[in-house]
This record gives sequence, C-alpha cells and structure tokens, in this order.
Amino acid sequence: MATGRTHRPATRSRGIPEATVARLPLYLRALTALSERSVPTVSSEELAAAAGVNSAKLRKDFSYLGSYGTRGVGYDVEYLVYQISRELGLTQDWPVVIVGIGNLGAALANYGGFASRGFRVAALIDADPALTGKAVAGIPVQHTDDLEKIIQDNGVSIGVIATPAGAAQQVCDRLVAAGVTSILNFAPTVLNVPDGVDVRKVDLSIELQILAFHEQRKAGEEAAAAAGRPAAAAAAVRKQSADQGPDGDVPAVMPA
Amino acid sequence: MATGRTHRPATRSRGIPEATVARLPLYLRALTALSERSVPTVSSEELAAAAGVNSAKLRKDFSYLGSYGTRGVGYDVEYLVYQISRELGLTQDWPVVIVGIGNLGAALANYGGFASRGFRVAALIDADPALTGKAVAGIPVQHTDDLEKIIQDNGVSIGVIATPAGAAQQVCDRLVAAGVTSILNFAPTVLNVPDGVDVRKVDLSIELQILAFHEQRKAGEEAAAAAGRPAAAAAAVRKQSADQGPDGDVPAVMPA
DNA sequence: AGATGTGAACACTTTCACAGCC
DNA sequence: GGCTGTGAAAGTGTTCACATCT
Repeated sequence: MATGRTHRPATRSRGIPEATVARLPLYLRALTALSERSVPTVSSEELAAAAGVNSAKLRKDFSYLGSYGTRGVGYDVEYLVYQISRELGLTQDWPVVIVGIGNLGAALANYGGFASRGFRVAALIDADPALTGKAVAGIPVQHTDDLEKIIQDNGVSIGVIATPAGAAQQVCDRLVAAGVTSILNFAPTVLNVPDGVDVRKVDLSIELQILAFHEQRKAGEEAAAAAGRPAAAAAAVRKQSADQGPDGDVPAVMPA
Repeated sequence: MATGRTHRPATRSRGIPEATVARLPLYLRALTALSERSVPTVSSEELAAAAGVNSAKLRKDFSYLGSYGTRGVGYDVEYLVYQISRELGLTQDWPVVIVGIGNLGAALANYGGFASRGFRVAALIDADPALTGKAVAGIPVQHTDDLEKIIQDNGVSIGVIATPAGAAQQVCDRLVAAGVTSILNFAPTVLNVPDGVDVRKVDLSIELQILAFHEQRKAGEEAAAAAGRPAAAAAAVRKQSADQGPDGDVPAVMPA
C-alpha cells in the first residue's frame, strides 16, 4: 500500500480541484487578451466563450478562488488576472531548464508563452558536445556534465525533458537528485520519480491515437447511418474543456 | 421500450469511457515494448507498473474491451497489442498533414512515434514561400495555397496545427472546409469548429503553469511544516494517470 | 433587471474487494 | 493458488437552477 494516510484531509479553503487548476491558465489567457484590449469587465458568459468552456463551470471554478465578481455586473479583468496569476504562482519567477535541444527543445526554447508568464529559461542542456556553446533562442547550450551545477546555481525547481526516450529516465534521475521537484516530460516514456516530485507528460503520439479512435468511430457511425440505422448514440457528446486531462489531458499528471 | 430509447442509449458493448480511451495508447506502448522483448504474457500488475497506472484501473479498462485475459495467468501480449490497436483504429493507415513548419512543426515531422503507429505524414504545409520545396524529415514542404488540394488528394482527415496563434483559426477553418474532421492543435488559441469536428489541444505553457501551481504549494507546505504545523493535506495525493485530461488534461478535448 | 455564487442533482471515474475461472 | 473480471462503494467533476446581491 502506498499512501498510508487515512481519509482525505478536506482542507476546505485551499482545496482547489485539480480540474479547476487545469483550467485557470485558460481563463488567464483569455483575460490577458481582454486586458490588452483594455476591456474593464467581463461576464461569466463572455469569458467562458473566450476560454471555450461553459459559464456554469467557470463560475464554479472561480468560486473556489473566492468571490471576485460583482453580481449584476461581472468580473473586473485586471483584478482577476492578478488573482489567478497569484493562485497559479506566476507572480514569482520560475527558472526552468530544458534538457535535450533537438527540434523540440529548440521549439520550446523559442516559445514565447514561457517568458510571457513567470517562466524564464535559465539554461539549455544537451549531451551532444557539438552543440555546447552554440546559442539557441539567444541562450547558450551547456553540456550535460554540468547539469547539477546549473540546477543549483540557478535555483531551478522545474525541468523540461525533451530528450529521446532512452535518455529520459537517466536525465530525470539527475534532475531530481540535483533538486528539481517538477518535471514536464516530452519523451514517450513513463518516468519513475520519488514521492514529492510532480511529473506532467505531453505525448504527441498519444493525442493522435485518441483522435484516431474518435475518427474511426465517426466513420463507423456514418456507414451505419447510411445503411439506415438510427445511429442512436452516434454523436455521443464529446467533451469540451481543458484538461485532456488534468492528468488530463490530454497530457497526464503522474504520481508524486 | 424495446430498443433502448430511454436514457442514454447505453450501447453497451461500444461504450468505452473517454478516460479509458486516453489510457489505451499507454498500455499499447508498454505492450509493444514487451512484445519486442518477446515476452509472451503479462499480469495486470506487471503491465500496470509499466504503464504507470494501478492494476485495478487497468483491469477495469480492459473489461470495457472484452475479456481478453486468462484467469490465473494474465494477458497474451501479442493478442492484446492487436485488440487495442484495432480498438484505437491503428490497424488502418491515417494520413496526416502538419501545418506550420517552424521548430515545432519540424520536430513533429521528425517524430518517430507517428510513423510507428498507423500515422503517415502525408504532407507538410507552410505559408512561407522560402520554405516551399525544402525537405524536412525527407518530406517536401508545400505552400498553404495548395492546402485544399493536398487534403483532398491524400484523403486526409486528421490535421496538426503548429502555426503561430494568429494563424491557427484561419488554418483550422480551411482544414475543416477541405474535409478534415480531427485536429491536433499546438497553437495557444481556442479553436472554433463546427459540430462533428474533434479538437485536441496541446499547450506547453499551460502544462508549466499547472506545475508551477503545485510547486508553489509544495514551497508553502514546506514552510508551514518547518514552522511546526502538521501540514495535514500537504502531500495531498497527486494524480496518476494519463489524461491530464482527456480534456484534461493536460490537453483537452473540445466540443464537436 | 441582471449576473454572480452555490447547494443539490447528476454523471463520470477510480478504487475496493471478492466471486469466478484457470 | 493465482489472477482476471466486475458489481458496489467512494470520490471527483459537471450541470442545473435559483437564492442572493448590486
């Protein structure tokens, strides 16, 4: 047996559901766009549409954060941006290292979405000596040998793994040993980590396979319909939302 | 009353839960690895460990597919590989187009995980004329002008969008108009699609933000613990699994 | 009037625990 | 004996619908 803890501590006030946490970044993005257009307030209906969820869900989500809206009016955009940023921990600076500077690593290094939030790419690391010293996205690539020192010198607690599958677990172990406690894994492998370390996984091939499943089903239903069958559950409601899994989604959250 | 008219058509045999579908690719990957090592059978316990889930969940998942195991023995690896592949629709060939050949698009084009399953990159498409004709991963890049023709000539039903956010909706509209019914979106935007079209979203920045949330919480709990508080819900069980949301996760499934 | 915030109903997912078969 | 397959229980997430407040 693993977690010997009894029930579930409840924790009321701080207990923001995982599904809600997974949607906060979506709301934040929509709100940031409104903020840039200098929109002062939004209703749950409008914001929900912009974020691609339904308004009841959005209101419920916000209710876990507190009562930040005004009845009859809506939400103050700037205020909400601040509250959500704070809740997500984006008001502080998160130095991040990216390990594995292939096409994907380079794409991540260049990705603007990182810097625009509290994330700062503190270092790029690769095992290929030929890359060492070369700059990608204006940041010099450093060699894997120095991984531990880089982590410690920069106080890095979040690591991104974009190496081939074969190297991922080894890199992961070193990151964890050096003090990293959150890992975003792009390698198609299950990572084993000790308790207290979070892993989130992004897997391109898995997403495509899920699409293929639904695609196949559509084709089947089409054929059935054409053949005169009522196609009862045919368009069986497909999900909206944003997790694809809290573990979701689409990406998945792995154990701690 | 005869033919299940009442509630939810039930569809018994075909009703595979979304959460289960999201995990099938994980099982498939673990099984493929076993198959390559010529392992003939596995128990739910072993396979679950390899896939990073717990065994009860795995057995439940498989129970939706049918009774493919042998009590007292386990599952036949080859047979399961076949059954899951078939269920996911991977026994057929899925031509895919990738639109937006920047670093990310190139990374996707080079990604081995596609070809290894039923996916075939039928074409790479980019709006930059300077790229047209250049080969990436051995596949020539074609110009956006020819998008519709490419889709139709190749019978493409799955499209991958790796363009900047600003271009994503427009590309999406053209893909859908040309006949694409499943889209994997890497651009940080909410895509609007008509009924019957599936969108899955992979968002790098969202995943990092979710990690930051947990990371912040850990830091807080640490401080609290150091200050002598029991830190009750501290290690509040973190999720395992694979969706990160079906929607989830992770990535998310959008409406149809 | 108009929109938020939320209890309660509903739906989906996970886990338990054991009957059933090899 | 060992391991699968599955009802039933528990837990999580979503939706409804309306009381509540501006």
